[in-house]
Amino acid sequence: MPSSLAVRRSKLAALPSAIGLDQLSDLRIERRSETPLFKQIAAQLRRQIEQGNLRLGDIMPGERELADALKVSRMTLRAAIDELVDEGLLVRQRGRGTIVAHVRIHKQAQVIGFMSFTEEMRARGLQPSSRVLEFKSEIADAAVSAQLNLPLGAQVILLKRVRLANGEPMALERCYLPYERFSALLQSDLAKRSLYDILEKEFDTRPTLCQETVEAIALDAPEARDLDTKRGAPALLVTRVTRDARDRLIEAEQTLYRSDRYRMVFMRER
Amino acid sequence: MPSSLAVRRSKLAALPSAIGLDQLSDLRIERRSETPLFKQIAAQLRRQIEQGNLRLGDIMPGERELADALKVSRMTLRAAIDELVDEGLLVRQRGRGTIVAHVRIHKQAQVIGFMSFTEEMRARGLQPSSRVLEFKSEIADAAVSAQLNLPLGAQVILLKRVRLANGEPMALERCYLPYERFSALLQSDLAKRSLYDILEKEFDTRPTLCQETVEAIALDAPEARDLDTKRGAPALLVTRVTRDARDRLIEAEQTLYRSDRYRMVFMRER
DNA sequence: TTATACTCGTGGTATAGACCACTTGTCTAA
DNA sequence: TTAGACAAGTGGTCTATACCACGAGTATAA
Repeated sequence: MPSSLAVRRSKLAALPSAIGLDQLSDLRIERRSETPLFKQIAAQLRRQIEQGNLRLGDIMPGERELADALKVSRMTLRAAIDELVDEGLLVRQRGRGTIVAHVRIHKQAQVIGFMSFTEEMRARGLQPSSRVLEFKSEIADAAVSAQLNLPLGAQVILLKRVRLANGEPMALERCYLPYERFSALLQSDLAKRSLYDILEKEFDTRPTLCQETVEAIALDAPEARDLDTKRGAPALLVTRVTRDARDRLIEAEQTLYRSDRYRMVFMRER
Repeated sequence: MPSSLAVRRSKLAALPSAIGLDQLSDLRIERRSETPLFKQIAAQLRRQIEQGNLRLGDIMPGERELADALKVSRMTLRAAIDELVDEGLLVRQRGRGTIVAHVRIHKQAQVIGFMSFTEEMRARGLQPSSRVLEFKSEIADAAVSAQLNLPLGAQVILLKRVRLANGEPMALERCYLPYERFSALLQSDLAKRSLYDILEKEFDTRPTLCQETVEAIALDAPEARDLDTKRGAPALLVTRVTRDARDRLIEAEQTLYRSDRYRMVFMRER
């Protein structure tokens, strides 16, 4: 529980402890390496936190000082720290210093995960199914090719399905995958099997990270027909770009959820 | 509609179109402003996308060119673009250019963690403000008292506000707090100050954990009026229950976001 | 016609230095 | 003892410059 952590700290650690450079001695960076300096430094600092050399509440050496020690410019060091700040491991405080904010948490403990439609419906005790509307390859438009980081004019597989729960239309999903890597997918029967399942079993890849955007829209006539509801009815539009564990882009997905049957829930902390 | 956009564009725009500087003429930045240059630029570019000057698939002017035009250094311009890339609005492609990957919407939520409206707008370089519609104590209805875990018939403070960004209505917020603990709040002036700020400074409590649900709805007439839009327009309804570090319930909040001005973005992993 | 090499423009990384806003601790004067 | 001024140190922003790796055309050679 993060709550207990916060409480504990307020009692025991009235004073934050500044970390000296000597306590971080084993920072080594490879000038000739292919991986950028700031990535190397970020990785090193991450490791220091994981290994416990840097602990919750510790104040990092100043940016100038640390940059000098590493023999990089302050801007480069800042780029490295930026990464850890984005990850929530460090917190910057102007005039004060940069402070270790979190011990490294396992990914499982991350508050929000994501699931495929199939997984999600099963988790809710509903019977998922699909009606495939389109399943073919086509030339990606500019947006999709940009999202999947494909060259212009590249082919993608389009999978357009109505997703049903207990036989009732719940969502309309358009899913785009790079043709080059997944062309064999076109042989599969997607009416029953989960896409994520096929990707895992037959392509040995698994969506691990995604960026999602959520917005509200009003359905147009064809969309409303597919979802068996009225034109102009509100719906959640979720746009998702997923990557696998090696950070390769897997799919871009746009899903319209009927607002009377679906809502999103998550926990967030700060 | 974003859904049809992708489809529509795939017919129209096989080739991406490079955007000339002249098409972005009204980029104005205030050198003397308090908000950092890169935040201003990010906000301007966001607006260009939202207004349709930059469209899905368009290739942005090169970083050097654009930086020159804005009379800022390339590094500063890059910091601005970084923001939009993080939000998923733009995609960088080395050797090719920076491409508009997502259209339509502008302001959006934080990746992970959560923020008050005030914090969120400031983070985007927008000026947040409020118009208080109601601020009083009342008997909680069943839903609210359940969310706050209060006995039936308990008193709560209701704060109903229109939230504005740069003077434009963005959201309609109803916020409920237990009267017993926060009755002193009724003396405060909430037109300018952030609620979270008051809670932290004067009640020594800080929302740390929240549960959120997100759904799409159509605005009814009074809501539409408050938000200065049309009845039936789609909106995101975000219901949030927050707790402090000691896991005590602080507030229940229902916020309606205009869908043409707001979307949420997050990263999820599993 | 086809393949190859080259060039140019793009974003990616890195540098050294500058000034600002903020916090904290210290020193000084009341 | 206390209140206030001050100095030093921190992160925040910005500049001007440099070189690299990659993509996409173009010119050239086969």
